[in-house]
Amino acid sequence: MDYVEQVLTAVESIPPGRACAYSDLAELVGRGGPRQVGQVMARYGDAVPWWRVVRADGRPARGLEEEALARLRAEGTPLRGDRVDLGRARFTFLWKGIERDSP
DNA sequence: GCAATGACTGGTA
DNA sequence: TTACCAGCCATTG
Repeated sequence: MDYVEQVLTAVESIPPGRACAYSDLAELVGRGGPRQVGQVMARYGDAVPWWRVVRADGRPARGLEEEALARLRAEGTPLRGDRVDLGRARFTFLWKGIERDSP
């Protein structure tokens, strides 16, 4: 399974009204770091709910803040001003449907 | 094969 | 609260 595919699958599994940080996804796929996740999103993000992926401080991706905020509001994601309230919105990946490279 | 590039992070000021 | 900085690592040229 490609790194890209892992990241995209992870993003797709974030439920509406929730969000998570790049670092969370990076840890989940168990490979690379937040920046690698960002690279994947920059290339293939348009195929997944990218607005549910935000920075660790709760701010959406660079240059897409307005777009992301609008979508997040529409989904009822907990926001605190112009940032996602990760304290409440953070999605804890308890999933069992995703394969990891090495447990 | 090496150097540059990021939709980033966490610490410190 | 924001600003700056060193570290990060798969992908790209």
